[in-house]
Amino acid sequence: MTGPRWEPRRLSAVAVELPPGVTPAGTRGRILLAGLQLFAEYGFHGTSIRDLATAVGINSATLYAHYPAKEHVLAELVLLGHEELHRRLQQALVEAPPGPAAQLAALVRAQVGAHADFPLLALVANAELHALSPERAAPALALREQSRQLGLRVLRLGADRGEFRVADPVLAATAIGSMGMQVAHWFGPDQPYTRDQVADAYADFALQLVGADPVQKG
Amino acid sequence: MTGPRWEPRRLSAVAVELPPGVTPAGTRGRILLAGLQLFAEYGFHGTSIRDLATAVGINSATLYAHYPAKEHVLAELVLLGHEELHRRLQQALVEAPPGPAAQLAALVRAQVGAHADFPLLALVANAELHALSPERAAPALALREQSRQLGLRVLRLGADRGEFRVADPVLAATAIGSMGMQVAHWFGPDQPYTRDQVADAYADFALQLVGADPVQKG
DNA sequence: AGCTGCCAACCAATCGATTGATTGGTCAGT
DNA sequence: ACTGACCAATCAATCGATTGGTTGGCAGCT
Repeated sequence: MTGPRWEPRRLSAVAVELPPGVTPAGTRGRILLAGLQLFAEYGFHGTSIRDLATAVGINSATLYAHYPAKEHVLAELVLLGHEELHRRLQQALVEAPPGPAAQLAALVRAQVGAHADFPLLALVANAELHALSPERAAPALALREQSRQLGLRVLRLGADRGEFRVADPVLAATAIGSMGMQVAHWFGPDQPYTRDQVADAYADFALQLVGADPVQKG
Repeated sequence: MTGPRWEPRRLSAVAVELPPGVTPAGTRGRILLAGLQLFAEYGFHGTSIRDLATAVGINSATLYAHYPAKEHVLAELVLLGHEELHRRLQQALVEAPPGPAAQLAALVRAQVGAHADFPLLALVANAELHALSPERAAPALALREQSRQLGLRVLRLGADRGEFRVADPVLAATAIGSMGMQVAHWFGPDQPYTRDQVADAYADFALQLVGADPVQKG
């Protein structure tokens, strides 16, 4: 499509930005940011290379001087999103106080924080991954599985120690992960919550869900 | 695209079906079912009318004898999905034992059940709604808001009565709704859970999340 | 200063293929 | 003869991608 079909309604109020230090320099970075916005709003197949080029302010041919194909722009965004989340989860585990409860709270805060800080990136990484060919989706899927295992290990540890009262850690991990994932779909500066308020609330939800005693916030 | 880009990986093991009594008779119904499968796997913009016609086994021109445009096929699916969920939520509330805890459990069981019984429909209704024009998305969005209010009222009632220990019912309703919504993305016959096991587990999760005492299953 | 070589960035024009949609018409069942 | 279902052929428009070529700035040398 040449122009936007209609006014953005999916994520209009959210800033178009990537995590610090990962935006490529020059035009390549601007293409990535424009792709972030358009893919989030209209989807990968709903965005043409002319839409993308127009948003960047360049000719569509110039795109191919920076990316070999439209799909590679999406692939980079999807990978960046999964890398950012996994990095934050790992760091949260490292910095967390010992014990499954504190670790679970730290993981949930990190996940919610990542999706609240960069909702566009989280949305594209999750909702548009299916548009990638299997070989280009594989790295992100591998990262996603690793992130899932981080949460699952903490839940199993808590269950084994008797600190969590949860019958099925796999289902609990899925449910908790689902809560945080959806944050990217609704959180924004127009909401009456700060990112920390949502992160703390969701961490409490997760602890309650697994039947743990509340822990102090860090 | 003329043929499938790659083997289905999003929802390959899930049956392509609609709730009883809502499938139109004849070719119109077959178009709807084919759209359900293709839109779920490849997205609305990732599915051409030729893909759709080929899956039905008819010529692409014949589609226009049944639907005025490709978008109307999606619009009907999206509306069907939201109607089915809302209908089940209402019925669950009617049939539930009195009291906020039992009502919350019933709502969650109904939501999870709907998304587990018809994951393709739930996926299309939620993930492809953004591809609809505002006027055709409006009915589904209105239904979604009504469904949200059903859950919110129960949470507020439980909080007011002191049966739920939840600081922010709005955030809690969002979190609980997010859990169930995501079920459509992973549940299938290949999972080691029945739909009732997941529904019951998620109902318990929701009750734990709001700090309620467990209730007997219905 | 002036010249040369270089390179990232850029674009007009265009490719063949595919898009959503339309026409005029066929065909089986009643 | 009428009707609903269907299709071959085709439309203008747009798709992702490619070509050949231009631009402006900067480093190194004279």
